[in-house]
Amino acid sequence: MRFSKFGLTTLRDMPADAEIVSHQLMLRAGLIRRLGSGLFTWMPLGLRVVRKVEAIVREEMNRAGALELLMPAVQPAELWRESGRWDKYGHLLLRMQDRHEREYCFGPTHEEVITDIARRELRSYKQLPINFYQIQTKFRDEIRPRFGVMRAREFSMKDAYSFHVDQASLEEGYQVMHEAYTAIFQRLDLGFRVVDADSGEIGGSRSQEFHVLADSGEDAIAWCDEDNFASNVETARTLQPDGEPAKASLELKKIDTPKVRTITELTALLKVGAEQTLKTLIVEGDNGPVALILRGDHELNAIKAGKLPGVSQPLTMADPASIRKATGCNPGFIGPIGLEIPVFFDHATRLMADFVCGANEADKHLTGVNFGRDLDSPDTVDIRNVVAGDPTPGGNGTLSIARGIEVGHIFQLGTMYSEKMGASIQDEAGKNVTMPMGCYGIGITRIVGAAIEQNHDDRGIIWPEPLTPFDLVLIPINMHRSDKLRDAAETLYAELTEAGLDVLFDDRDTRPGVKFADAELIGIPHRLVISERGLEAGELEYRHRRNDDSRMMKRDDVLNLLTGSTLS
RNA sequence: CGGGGUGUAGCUCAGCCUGGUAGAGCACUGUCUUCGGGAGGCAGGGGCCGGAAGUUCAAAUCUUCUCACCCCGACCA
Repeated sequence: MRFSKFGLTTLRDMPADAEIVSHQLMLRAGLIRRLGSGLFTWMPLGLRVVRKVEAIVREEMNRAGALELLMPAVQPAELWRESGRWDKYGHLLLRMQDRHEREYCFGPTHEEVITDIARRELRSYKQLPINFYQIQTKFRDEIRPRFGVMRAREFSMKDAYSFHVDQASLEEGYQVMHEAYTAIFQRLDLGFRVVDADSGEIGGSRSQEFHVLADSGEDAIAWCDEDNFASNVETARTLQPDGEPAKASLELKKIDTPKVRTITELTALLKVGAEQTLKTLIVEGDNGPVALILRGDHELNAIKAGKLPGVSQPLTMADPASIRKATGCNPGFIGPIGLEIPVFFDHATRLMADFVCGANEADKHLTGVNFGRDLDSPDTVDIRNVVAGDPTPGGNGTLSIARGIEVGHIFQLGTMYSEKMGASIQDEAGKNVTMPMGCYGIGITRIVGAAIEQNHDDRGIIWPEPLTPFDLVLIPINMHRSDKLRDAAETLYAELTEAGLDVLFDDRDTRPGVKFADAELIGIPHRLVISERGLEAGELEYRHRRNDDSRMMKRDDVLNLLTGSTLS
């Protein structure tokens, strides 16, 4: 491709409303342009990368025996009513009507459609297991689209759905997808980690996420190599600590703490660590408010807490009015002593002694509080997020926390859709069975953003070779003033292309510095400079995007190097 | 949804407070010089100042309404 014919405009200034590097670089390098909130056009350069991702995903899915199909992006409401999600899916669902006022949605996912296909097409266990996939545009009306292509509303996703005779077959199919996904992310050359994930409202089902590791990731991952453990912090369990609390050494005292409403303010006033305090959160329950009690420095885990008996799901914080009604005082001064509502203590509170908590009285806190003496030692539950240093659930190591971008999710759905929508087949015994299902997603466009988050420097993108829009960029120096150089450059361009390389030939009549800067911004891994001075010596200048220095090479050596490295 | 902010040239922004009829840098066109790390000169093209209504002799500027976009929050006890 000739740069002059590629319609590429790079931006020197950073676009004002891009917060994270990948978004900034994608705009500056001309990969994408924004159309509206959470809506992006993939420009020719960016689309090349998308196509690379798609190709790898397709190859590995096909290799794993999955069958590609393409379902409509627009789906009739009736299907969603059948599954019960028309009302449940909420605001994420973009709803619309046609001229007859029939209702539709723009598909955020395709379980309903595929289950409809399955119940029509599949009759016999002999057709199973079967795995259908597609690469489709989805729309989810995110509360707050941001981070460019990473949390867009319209995006491209590979989604696959498998159907089985029984649970054993589902587990096998799931394992096959686990392996296919691992192969995909390895081939994409991205640093990633597989973690256990929340299985949502369908209990017992297995679910794992694939995360590209990056500091800007929206998800926190807890992991421990010694214990071979990795989980989204949403689901990582905490253990009840062994041992007994330390002996009480302080008197119980009620102190004035006017206007102290947060743990931060409390610790600043009392000069104690947050781990010496208790915080009491009031959430909505099935029969009125429920209190959840955590150590001051810990965070509530809404998913775990939502599963407690009597607690409303999804977890909802009680409003101030009902808190006052239930506890007799305002948020900020609530504590466990004398509370009349159901109370759950987190495991980590069990060993606390001489701690601080709210007094259930305006502008007062209690200090020197101890279990056994001032209140009963509680049974404790797991309701907080794990933190770095916590023991692993297996108990053989300690957890580290990393940040990741969720790019893949595999899930044993079970029969929740096939049951509701009547997708069944006859088994070997001639008996009707509802098919257990699996579903498996990969965020195609999100991967592009994630790859940049993981691979860039202050000059621009550094494409992993499997994703790069061009294998190499060919930069002639002052070609427009030397016919000899022009001929040599044109010949070389033809040769490289002939050798099967995807070459970006920067034939623009512009200064070398501009070409270098653009080449680095758009992140092409290999750079070849051809100049008069090198021409005389019969040499070309080669440099890799990750290296700061270049070397002079003979044309044949360059060809060998490049064809070798792209084949490997 | 709540709070905050911003809409002026393709991009980044100034001008607005204190109304007088629109600017800079980058990008773009032509031209000359320059030519191995985002060159310089000269000459150009491009904006009904997000939209509507109002105040005024006069509105990018003041007022009201509206639309769009962005940020923060929705773990706070």
